[in-house]
Amino acid sequence: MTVLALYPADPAPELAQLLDLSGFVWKGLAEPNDVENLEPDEGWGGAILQMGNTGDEGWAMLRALRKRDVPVSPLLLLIRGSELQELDMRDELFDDFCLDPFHPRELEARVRHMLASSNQGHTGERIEHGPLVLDLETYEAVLDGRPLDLTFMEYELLRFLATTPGRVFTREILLSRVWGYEYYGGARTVDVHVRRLRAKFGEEYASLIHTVRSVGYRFGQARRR
Amino acid sequence: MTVLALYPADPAPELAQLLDLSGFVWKGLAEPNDVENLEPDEGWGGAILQMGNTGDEGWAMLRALRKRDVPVSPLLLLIRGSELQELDMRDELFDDFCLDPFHPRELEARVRHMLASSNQGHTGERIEHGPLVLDLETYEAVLDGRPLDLTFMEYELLRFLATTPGRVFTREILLSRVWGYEYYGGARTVDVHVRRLRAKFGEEYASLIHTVRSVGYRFGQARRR
DNA sequence: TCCAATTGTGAACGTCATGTAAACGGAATG
DNA sequence: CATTCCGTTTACATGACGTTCACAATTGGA
Repeated sequence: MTVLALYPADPAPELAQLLDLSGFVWKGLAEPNDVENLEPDEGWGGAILQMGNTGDEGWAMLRALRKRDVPVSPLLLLIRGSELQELDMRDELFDDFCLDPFHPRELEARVRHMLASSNQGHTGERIEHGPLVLDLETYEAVLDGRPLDLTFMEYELLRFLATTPGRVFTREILLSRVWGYEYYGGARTVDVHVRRLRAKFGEEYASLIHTVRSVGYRFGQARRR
Repeated sequence: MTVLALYPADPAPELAQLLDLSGFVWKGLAEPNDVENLEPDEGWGGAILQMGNTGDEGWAMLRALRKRDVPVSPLLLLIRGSELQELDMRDELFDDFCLDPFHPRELEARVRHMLASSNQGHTGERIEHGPLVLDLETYEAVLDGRPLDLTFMEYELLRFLATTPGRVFTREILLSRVWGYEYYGGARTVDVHVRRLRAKFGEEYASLIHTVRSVGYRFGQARRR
């Protein structure tokens, strides 16, 4: 579970309410010393600091969060328009900011985007379907959070299947589309690759690729008509 | 020289004026196709997109900027409060946003902060990634505090790879981008240079450049999640 | 229930991609 | 002209991976 750290410890009611309504879990931090005592293993998903009226303690808090062995990140600042110039030259201390008083929709969008981006900024295309994520840039396959170590052909076959979930492909189609039009190998090759994919999926997810007897294979659930 | 890309090609006067006054150099992009024709070597420091009244073309432009071999980054969106919900689930398409109409001070702060933060990735005069530091001005490479004595091609190859960590590049792409479009040498050249880089990295860091079998090479760890 | 068709499974085999070392050759330097 | 440096090419070893095959298991229809 990821928890947001909030400063001051007793945040403005409209901030607390907004986070609660949006489903975020948070915990207040009273002073910089509290940062040292944070459980390192606790899943700190980031922090939001309302800088108004906090004087230098706000900046001290920022630095404390950043200099931990396991830094708390990302950090979002709520800051008044009149304090904007204080951000200058302090870029490394925060990831995003929002003018205070804030529009609830904007702040919520910022928190969501900040958290989403901190899971390693992805730039490229990906195929995502249920528990499976294929990163087309890095050739990475992740199933239910667990990285799959796929070979080239396994990856290509899975990518083709997962591009059109629910659709059944014959072995001949798969051979021509995944292996290449000129390919002239035996159709059982497909079976073996499907088998190895299922093995790497593990028992729980082996059924992600489904056999349609006398026809071929499909990824994911059958399409309802 | 880093140049900001602006969309639409004829930005709002107050936006253009703000950037000019703040000393930013910018150039307008009329349509997504323009992105393809951008000089790959030109130092694109990022882009600002004013999404109002652009319909889907704005999003198409975003995607075009992001899916380049060398993506234009970072990206900032100017967006109306009523369009905020469109940001949802598109986190990978932008780095920051600012409500439109904007406060000049806020927008300037956002642009500065965005560019400063992205420098930690690349863009500026140095590329820093994990234990590796490349100084683009002095052509110095430092790994874990230890200076690397790289040849010209080794440096160029490493720079290209490290500019987009995590992404896999085929040998053909590397030959065309690092060696030049017209180059027509054997692909094994890449292998040898990678091998020498790994040797100079030392055993501990040899895996900084990772082989993706049947595809190519990538710098740094694969992105997870 | 039986049979034939179809698919799953494990192992063996051969090919190909990559790692590695060394040689080659041009360019720069003295 | 000799020497050094460096990018490229070549040659070879090795191991990973794709393919094939034999056989077991399963399915669905008669």
